[in-house]
Amino acid sequence: MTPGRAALTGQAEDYLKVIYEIERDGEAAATTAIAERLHIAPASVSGMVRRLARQGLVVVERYRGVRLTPKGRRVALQMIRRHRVLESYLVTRLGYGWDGVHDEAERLEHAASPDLIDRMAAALGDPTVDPHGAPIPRADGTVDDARLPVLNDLAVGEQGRVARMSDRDPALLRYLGELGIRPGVTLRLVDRAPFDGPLTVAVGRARHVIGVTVATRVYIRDDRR
Amino acid sequence: MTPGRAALTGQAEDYLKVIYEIERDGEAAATTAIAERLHIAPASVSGMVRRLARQGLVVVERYRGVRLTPKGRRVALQMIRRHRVLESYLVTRLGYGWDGVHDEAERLEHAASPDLIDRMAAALGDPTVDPHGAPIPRADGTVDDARLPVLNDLAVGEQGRVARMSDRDPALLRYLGELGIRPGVTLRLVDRAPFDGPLTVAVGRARHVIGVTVATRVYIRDDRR
DNA sequence: AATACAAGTTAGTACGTACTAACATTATTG
DNA sequence: CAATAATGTTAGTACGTACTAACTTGTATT
Repeated sequence: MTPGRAALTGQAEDYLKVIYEIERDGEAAATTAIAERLHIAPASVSGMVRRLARQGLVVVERYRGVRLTPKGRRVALQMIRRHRVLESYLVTRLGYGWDGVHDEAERLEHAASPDLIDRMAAALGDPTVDPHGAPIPRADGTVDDARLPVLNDLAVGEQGRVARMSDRDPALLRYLGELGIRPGVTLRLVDRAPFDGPLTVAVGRARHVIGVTVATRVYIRDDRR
Repeated sequence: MTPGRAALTGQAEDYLKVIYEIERDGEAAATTAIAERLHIAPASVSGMVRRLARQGLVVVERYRGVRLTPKGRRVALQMIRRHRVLESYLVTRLGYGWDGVHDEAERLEHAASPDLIDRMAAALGDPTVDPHGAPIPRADGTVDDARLPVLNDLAVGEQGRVARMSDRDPALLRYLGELGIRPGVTLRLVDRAPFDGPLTVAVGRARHVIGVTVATRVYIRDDRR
């Protein structure tokens, strides 16, 4: 079934995870893109990517980027599952704030056994999304990971429910939290200033003016049909 | 306060932990002893130990062994705290068996932040011993780690309460569990066969005959005064 | 198409961690 | 005390992972 069981290093796992994330929105993962997300030099990526290819986890097209093999994708999804289950558990069982879990989960995900993750998930009643609204891959490696529109895609007057947001920047999460913007909340786009200007958003009775950068990091459920 | 904050590697943490454990029962930690517990070659220990010395974590006496510095001891105790809190948490909150937690905790202890450990400990009401009866170092680095007599030290006819047992061998723990020997249980040494022969032990109404090896791994509370 | 810039790769280096083989030191014991 | 056994160390190698500097390839612009 899983032929190459030569335990992966934590680093390799991280690479696969970011390659998955980059690949998911479109093209093959570019060296520089990987390097940026991991905060390492592009040259280091070239080397590591070769090792991943040797292990049959990615396919490299020289000078063109890298793609996960099915095997690589399986590992990536497992890491994402671990990450999201951990985040869910830490928030609901150990009092972590949604803006502070990311780093802890990031470290634990390489050490936690699949069994532990399954136990945590079970303890929470097998949640389908994490505290940031991101879908949790199931133990069998399947996910419902639809590409969602972002707040910035709404037309003026349109409304939508917040589906999820990036978990990587605690400051952004704190900011959104202060505005009352979290998964499940309904938003309405009240106004948009010209030339990519700030948006005015209605959150319940409140009105907030937010920048475009923020507005592209909040994903909206696609149920406005 | 802690001057050398250059994050330690997980390996270094493991070394410090086993050095602490070896040193605790007596002499400076010998190279071979360290190598055995970590399942690596003695030559590898020599090298690593030099690095630890460079970081001010141990003091080496060439050809004589190694001792923790106060700084090294602080790290070791923190690792032991992490390990034991994790074990306690996994057993009481996530349904792990006492014979199966060791490895999971062993991996997590390098990834878990002090904050996480403190939260877990708090969630359990700050327990003072782990599921195997081992004392949990406090967050401030203090422990009550008395040297205890083992079952094998009892005289025939004497009795004692089980204080703790080694957590490293799942099979041993399972065996002890089957005999009903766990922390808190009262035992009485009924008989001892000559020439280091097996012991007959009374556990409640039951009688069990156990080998010396096992009898030196079960620690007895020293309250027979 | 020629040039310039961005993106990617290779070469050479470093460090942590492990290994084996060979050598050195300490301890034991005849 | 000398010989041997046990223990410990060094030297040389390997691999993963990162770095910088220099070179190459691909893309965009004039």
